Amino acid sequence: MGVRQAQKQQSRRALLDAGLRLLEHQNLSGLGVREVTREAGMSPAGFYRHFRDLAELGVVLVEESLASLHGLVRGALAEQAEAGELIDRTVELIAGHVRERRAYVRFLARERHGGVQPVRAAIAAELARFADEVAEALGAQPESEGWSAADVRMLAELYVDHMVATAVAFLDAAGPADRARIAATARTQLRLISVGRRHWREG
Amino acid sequence: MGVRQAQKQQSRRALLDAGLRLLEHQNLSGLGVREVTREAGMSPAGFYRHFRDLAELGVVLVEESLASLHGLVRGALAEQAEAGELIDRTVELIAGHVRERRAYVRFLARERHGGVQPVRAAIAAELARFADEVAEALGAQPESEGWSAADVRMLAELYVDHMVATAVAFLDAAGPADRARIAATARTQLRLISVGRRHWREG
DNA sequence: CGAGTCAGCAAACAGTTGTTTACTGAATGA
DNA sequence: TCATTCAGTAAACAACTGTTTGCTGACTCG
Repeated sequence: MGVRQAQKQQSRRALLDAGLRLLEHQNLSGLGVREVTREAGMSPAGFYRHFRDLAELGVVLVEESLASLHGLVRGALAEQAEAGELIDRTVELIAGHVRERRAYVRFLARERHGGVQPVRAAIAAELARFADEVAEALGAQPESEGWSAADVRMLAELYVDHMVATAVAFLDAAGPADRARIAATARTQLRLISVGRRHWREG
Repeated sequence: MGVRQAQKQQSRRALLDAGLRLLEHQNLSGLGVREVTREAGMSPAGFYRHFRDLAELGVVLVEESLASLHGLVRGALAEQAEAGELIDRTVELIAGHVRERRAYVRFLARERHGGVQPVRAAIAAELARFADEVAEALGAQPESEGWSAADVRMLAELYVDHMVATAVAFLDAAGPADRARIAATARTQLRLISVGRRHWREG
């Protein structure tokens, strides 16, 4: 890649980073092109060399947000571990991800039901792919013996919803004690679901 | 209440209704005072006779949104019914509420993690009160024999989170078939949690 | 080297915004 | 009845907004 392209990529990244930084404290629909370019140290017109819209920038941020998560959870689910240990590890994973990628997680939570349709659609699509992956991993586990595909999928959705809720709770945690409490709650809830799953047949 | 006060209340209501109508398709942070007054058929300056801020209007909408829900769920939980029937009734209740109060529910989902701090705080506080109520109702049930208060509270939070997730899913339902699918999923998930609760002690 | 490409800029465009001001006229209550 | 209150108004304010325009100057490549 030539110097030209590299410089362009750098500017593009600066715009994305500026956007993400600003979006930590406000909505995408409340964001302005001028605001982003100002934060990125660029003239307003320059924005249009990279994105048609702020919505387009938003969709790129969605993709970046969820790309890392995919690998993360895929790895966690692939591990063959005892159920209790897996739960602890999963909650720790979520906590770590929120700590390291706080801005991305906040952005996702904000815009999941936000006012910008293309961004909302992108998030919904990614979360659905997510549930697919989880469902596939669950189906491969011995505990899913005798479960219909629909029921496995339902279980996967419950897990994904719970994961999102937990991540959001971590986001708003007040301090270490609060984080510990949230982690404990999440673990207990997962354990409850796990117990229900084990005794599913007996009703 | 005199004619004067009545007219003022009417204008205030017009502003709230206009805001709610506009918020169905956009964020609170993207809303403007002029936009609301235009929709309400009022001059911009008139807004300030009723609210200091758009955030203030938003907080009022939050209170209105959750006021109806409180009575609704309180009634549902008070009923002494068989577990399976209670689940069906609860899901139906949520579906009905989303149908009748669509704009309010959408607003809550949007602003729960939106960019306006006071509104976010108001929603969080109301949802916490909600969880308290649910926890109290759960604690009174015979199935909670031997459960610690913390565990009951954790269960209540799980139910509230699930209720919110279900309501949001109903919001985006494409048609009757989609709604039926969402309802079936929600019921099964609730049943799973219920099974887990029943077999909690045995691990 | 020299012609061409193109990322980023400054300036201008016509709108929009939030908020304050002084006002009007209907409801109020002594 | 008549002075007072006050919800709603029209107008003005400066400060923004998104987007287009023509331009410049550094990179690209034959």
